[in-house]
Amino acid sequence: MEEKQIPRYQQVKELIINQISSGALKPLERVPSENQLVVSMGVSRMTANRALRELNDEGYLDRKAGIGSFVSDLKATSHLLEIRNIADEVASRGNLYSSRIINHSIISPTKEISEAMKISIDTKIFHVLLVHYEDKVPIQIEDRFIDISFAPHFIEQDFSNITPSAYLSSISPLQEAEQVVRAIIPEDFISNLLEMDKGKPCLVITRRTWVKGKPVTFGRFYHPGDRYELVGHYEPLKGKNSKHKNKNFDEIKRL
Amino acid sequence: MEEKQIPRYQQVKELIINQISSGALKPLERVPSENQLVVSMGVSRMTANRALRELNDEGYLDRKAGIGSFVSDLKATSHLLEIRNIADEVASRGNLYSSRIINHSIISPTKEISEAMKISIDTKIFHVLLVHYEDKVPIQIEDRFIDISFAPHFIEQDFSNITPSAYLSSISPLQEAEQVVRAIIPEDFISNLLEMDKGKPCLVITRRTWVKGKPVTFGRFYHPGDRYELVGHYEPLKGKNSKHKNKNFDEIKRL
DNA sequence: TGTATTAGCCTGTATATACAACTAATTTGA
DNA sequence: TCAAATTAGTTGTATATACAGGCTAATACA
Repeated sequence: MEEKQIPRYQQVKELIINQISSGALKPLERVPSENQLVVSMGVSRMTANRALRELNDEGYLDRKAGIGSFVSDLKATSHLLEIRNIADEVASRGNLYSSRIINHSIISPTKEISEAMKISIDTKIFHVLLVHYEDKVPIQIEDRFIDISFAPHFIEQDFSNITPSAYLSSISPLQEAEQVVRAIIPEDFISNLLEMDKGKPCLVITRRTWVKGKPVTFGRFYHPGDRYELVGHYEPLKGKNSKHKNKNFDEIKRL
Repeated sequence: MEEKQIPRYQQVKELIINQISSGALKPLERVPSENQLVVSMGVSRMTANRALRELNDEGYLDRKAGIGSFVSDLKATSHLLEIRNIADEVASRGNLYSSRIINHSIISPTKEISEAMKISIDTKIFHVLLVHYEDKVPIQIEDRFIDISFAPHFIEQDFSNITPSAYLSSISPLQEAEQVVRAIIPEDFISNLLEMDKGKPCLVITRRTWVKGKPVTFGRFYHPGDRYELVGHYEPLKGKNSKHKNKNFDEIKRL
C-alpha cells in the first residue's frame, strides 16, 4: 500500500503547514532554510525552494533573501479575511476605542446555533456579547459563539483588554471562513445598543469559521447602516508581490 | 539603461497576460506549450514551466497534462469576483429570469460619477438602468455607468438578451475591482422599482472595475434586504487545486 | 579601538537533464 | 475491419548545478 503519489514538494509544504496549525511553529518564528530541508527531508534544494516559495505566495510564510523564512504574523496580516481587529481599526483612524461586555458565559446552543456549528444541542458552548465603540459611539455589536474544545480558556479572558477576534486568532490561524451579509431593520434590543433611530437599517455579517474542517466559531456582527460600510478590494495575483491582494476585506467607518 | 532586473519567467508571464488582456488570446484558446516557449523565448523549459504553472495557479490558464495550456474561460469561472451573471444565477435555481430596461443612453456624468471614474465632467459615458426579475419578482436594480472608449458598442447591445455584466466581461477580463456594501433605506424611486414596502432596508453594492489601471465601469446594485444576501466563502490556498477558492463571492437568493 | 574586508548563510533565479504520466493520433497486426 | 500497440507531444515532478544578490557576523587590518 505504499502510495508515493503525493509530490515531495507537497509533503514538505504539508509538514510545515501542520507545524504552523499545531502551534509547533509560531508566528514570526523561523522555519528551516532550504538547505536544512535538503538534509532533513532528503530532497533537492529546488524542491525545497518550490515548497517554501509556494508557502510564501500563499501567505503562510514571509521570506527574505539573505535572512530566512519566517511564519507569517497571521494576526497582523489577516490571513484569511478574518475581520481586522476592530480595536486596531479604530486606533488606525486616530479615534478612541472602547467596549462594553453585555454577556460572557457558558450556554447551551439554540437550534440555529447548533445547526450552524454542527454540534449537538446538548454541547455547551461559550457565548460573548459585547458592543464596540469608537469615540464613545457604538459601531459594532459582536454576538459570538465558540466551541469550548477549540478555545478552552476563552471564558477566563478579559475582553476589555483584547477583543474576542484577536484572542481567537491568537489560538490558531484561521483556515476557512464563510460570511453572509444582509440588510435588516434590527429589533429594538439591537438598535438600542447601537443607539440607532428606530427604522434605520443595519448591516449584519454572519460569520462561521472552521479549523481542520470543523466549525469552531459562529458570530453575528451588527453595524449601523449609516455609520458603516464594508469594503472589498480585489486585484489579480501577479506573482509573489501580491500575497494578500485579494484577501483584503476590511470594514471602514463611513461617517 | 539596459535593465535586466525583471526575471525571465516574469517576462514570459507578462507576455501571455498581455496577449490575454489585449484579446490576442481568447478564452479557451491554446497558449504556447513549454517547449514552444523554450524556442520562441529562448528560455529553459523549467522557466517556461514556472511561468505557465504560476499563470495556472493565478487563474489565467487551465493546464492539462497530455493536452496543453489554455486560456481560462473567465466568463464562466468569474476570474475576479465579477458578479456572477444574475441570469445564470436565477436559472441555476430553476427560476424564470427576466429584466426590464428603464434607461439606456449616453449621458454626462454627475460629479460623483466623474470622481469615481476619474474622468472629466465633460466626458460622455454610457448609462444603463434596469431591473432584474426572478419569477417576476424584482431582485436587483442595476444602475451602471460605462466608459465609452472601453466598450464603444455598448449602446447598440440588446440587454434583454444579455446582461450588461455578461457583455462587459466578454470584452475584457476583469483586472481589478472594488466594492462597497452598505445598508440603506432606499428612496421611493428604488423601493417602487423593487416593489418593496416603505421603510424596508436595501443592500446596496457599489462597484468599480478597472482595466489596465483605469476605471472603466461604475455601478450600483440595489437588492431588497429581505430577499437577498451576499455570501462569501474563503479557504486557504492549497497549491494548484484551489485556483479560485477565495475568489467566490456570489449573491444568492434568500427567500 | 574602530573600520574595512571577508566568509558564510540565506533566498532568487536560470539551466540542463531525466523520468513519469497522460492524451491523441498513427501505425501495426490479427 | 477492428483492436491493440506504438509514437509523439504535452504537463508534472525531481535533481544537480551554477551564479547573483542580500544580510550578518567574524575576521583582519590600520
